[in-house]
Amino acid sequence: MAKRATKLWLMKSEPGTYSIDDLERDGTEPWEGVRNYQARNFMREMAAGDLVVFYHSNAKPPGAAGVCRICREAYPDDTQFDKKSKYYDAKSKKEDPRWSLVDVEFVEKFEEPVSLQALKDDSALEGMLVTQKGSRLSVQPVEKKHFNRVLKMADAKTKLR
DNA sequence: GCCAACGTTGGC
DNA sequence: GCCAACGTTGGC
Repeated sequence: MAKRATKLWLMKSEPGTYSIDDLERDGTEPWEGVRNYQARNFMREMAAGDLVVFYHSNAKPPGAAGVCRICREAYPDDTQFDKKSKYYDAKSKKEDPRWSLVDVEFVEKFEEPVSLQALKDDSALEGMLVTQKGSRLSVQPVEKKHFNRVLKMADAKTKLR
């Protein structure tokens, strides 16, 4: 079977719900609770080994907090069938689950997060989805040049300390 | 807390 | 299929 090229992504989480520190502690985590079709479809395109910018939304400041890696490709999100879960979806059927998730594993936490403002201010990141106004998509593809640039910005911040 | 920018739902 | 009403995301 031909090997597929590694794809690059960005996934958002509110640190109050699940942060890069939580992932560093846990090692791996099922990325549950995505209830947006576009985001779900991107997760279904993911394969083990894909790298992900872990983004803190609704944070002070919001921005890229680290990197994680897909360690299990998409499978049904059990919380959709759990009536006690806030992610419960009464319209999803067991024989045809509506929502999927992937498992991610910790790779690195940036010494200093790269803020959304810094991402927006960097001309090399022009066109990156997360920097665009009104972009609410919580799972999104990232171009290789943008991904590498974000890592470089995180490294530069570390060296300044 | 506000609100812009969406996405979803449901009546018609 | 249209679209108004409603809900959510997420920056500020």
